[in-house]
Amino acid sequence: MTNDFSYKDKKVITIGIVRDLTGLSERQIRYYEERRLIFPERSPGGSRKYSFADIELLVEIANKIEDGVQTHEIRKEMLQAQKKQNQNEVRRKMIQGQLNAQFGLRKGPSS
Amino acid sequence: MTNDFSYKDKKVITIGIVRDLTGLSERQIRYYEERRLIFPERSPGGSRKYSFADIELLVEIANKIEDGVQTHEIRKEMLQAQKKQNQNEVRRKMIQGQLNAQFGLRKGPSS
DNA sequence: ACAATTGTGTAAGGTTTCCTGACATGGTTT
DNA sequence: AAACCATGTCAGGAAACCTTACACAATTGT
Repeated sequence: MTNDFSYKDKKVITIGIVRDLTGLSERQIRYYEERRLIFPERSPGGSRKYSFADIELLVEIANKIEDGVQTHEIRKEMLQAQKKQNQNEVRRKMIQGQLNAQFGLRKGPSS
Repeated sequence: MTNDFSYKDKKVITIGIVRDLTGLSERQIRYYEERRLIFPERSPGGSRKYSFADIELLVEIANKIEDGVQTHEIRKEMLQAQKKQNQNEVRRKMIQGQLNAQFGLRKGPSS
């Protein structure tokens, strides 16, 4: 209802392509996963699958690492950022809920 | 200059994922390529790489085939559609050219 | 100062995924 | 009837991916 979740977030890209697109080594990509900075999905057979969003994230990560930031630190930053993101999400939903309560669409008996 | 060519057109998806996303068999997907309905890129090693746009196209193709249209016919349709598309493109560029000639931005000596 | 951790390379051995080519087949066209 | 269409399937081989392990310089923590 809230989300259009388009191409950008679909996990459909294999690690080789990610390597080519980011310039990182597969080793690095897997290591950042081990440090829980990215979370690819897996194919039934076990192959990693990334999204374009993941790729963008990887580039950001790589930049920070180049600036001497440790994975540990990066992870903290990311959790921080996500927390704020969630807070906004919650506020939005609360407001939406209130609006619905006041003027809300009733659930029609059928489509 | 005209094109933002985003995620949708980047050829980054392997045939297995395309199979899963479309429900077509790999055999079918390769066959439609043989009939020149789709044009994946290749990895250095020879693996096919598709875009989301390709996937959408494949679904359309599959629908037509289900309606009994032959690949040959589908190809004609596609060429037709593309021709019109190109005509529009040309017109657009012509008009743009005229505008530039009249009021045009001159090429500044530097950025 | 020394121990522990970080980030990355590399190699081995194994599994999954993809490739081409070929044969088979039931429906359509011509 | 001969040719073509669309698809399945099988074989053999290559590419891509996986995990585990060892190495090592550089940095961080005690």
